[in-house]
Amino acid sequence: MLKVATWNVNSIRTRLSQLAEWLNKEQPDIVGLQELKLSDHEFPNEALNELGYKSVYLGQKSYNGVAILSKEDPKETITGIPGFEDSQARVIATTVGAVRFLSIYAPNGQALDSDKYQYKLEWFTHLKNYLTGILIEYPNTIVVGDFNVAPEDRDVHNPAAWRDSVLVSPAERTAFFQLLELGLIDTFRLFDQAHAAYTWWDYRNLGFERNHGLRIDHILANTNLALSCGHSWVDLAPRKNERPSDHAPVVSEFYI
DNA sequence: ATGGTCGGTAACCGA
Repeated sequence: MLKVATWNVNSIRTRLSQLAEWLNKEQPDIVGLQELKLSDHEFPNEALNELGYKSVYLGQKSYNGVAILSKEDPKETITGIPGFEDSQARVIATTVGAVRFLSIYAPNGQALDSDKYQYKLEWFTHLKNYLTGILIEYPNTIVVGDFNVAPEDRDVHNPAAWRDSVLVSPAERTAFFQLLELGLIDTFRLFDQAHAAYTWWDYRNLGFERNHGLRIDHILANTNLALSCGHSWVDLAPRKNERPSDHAPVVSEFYI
């Protein structure tokens, strides 16, 4: 059994005790983290080692930042998207056992008329090209993270209100589905799920209490590996903590 | 702090 997870922690410094508690309880084998919001030299490597996890990470002061934690030693780590110069820390890849594993943090995009939205779409094009090669090279690939895209209207609490806004716009959804067309599967949707299952809720306006959320954090697996996926779920418990991240973890289990 | 709440930063920006 291989248990993998993704969690946008929204500052690993602020969330470290919650992360530690969650790792101890859930014991995932591999975890992708996003929005570390600190520099590499501030990463809590020792604290995670004491919890039984090796780490690889690409930090950035204040913004972004991605990591992969694993019980087994990670090997052949690559940070960023090769060939794409980007000052923002959004992609890390490593090999754990037989699996090539990526933790990604897609740009938010801010608004459809923003330069950041154009950057988001360009970033997805570079990610797609990068993943094309990875899926040829590695027989087992898992791509997790905060994609900042709710793929379908059922992934949005109020599709009419969100229509044509960032995170749900047609161009963003097309960019997401182009990743799936490479041969990746959204493992969460392999299984029956509760109605209104989301992974992110705005801190404002009692978003979580009202379940005004979006499903924007995903665990994708290549087709062959997805055949061995036994279950996938959103773990709501950490979102109920005091001072929570605005995202909940997503977990998938593979029988390999 | 041009709505609401957080995070990091120390300028309000980003989400």
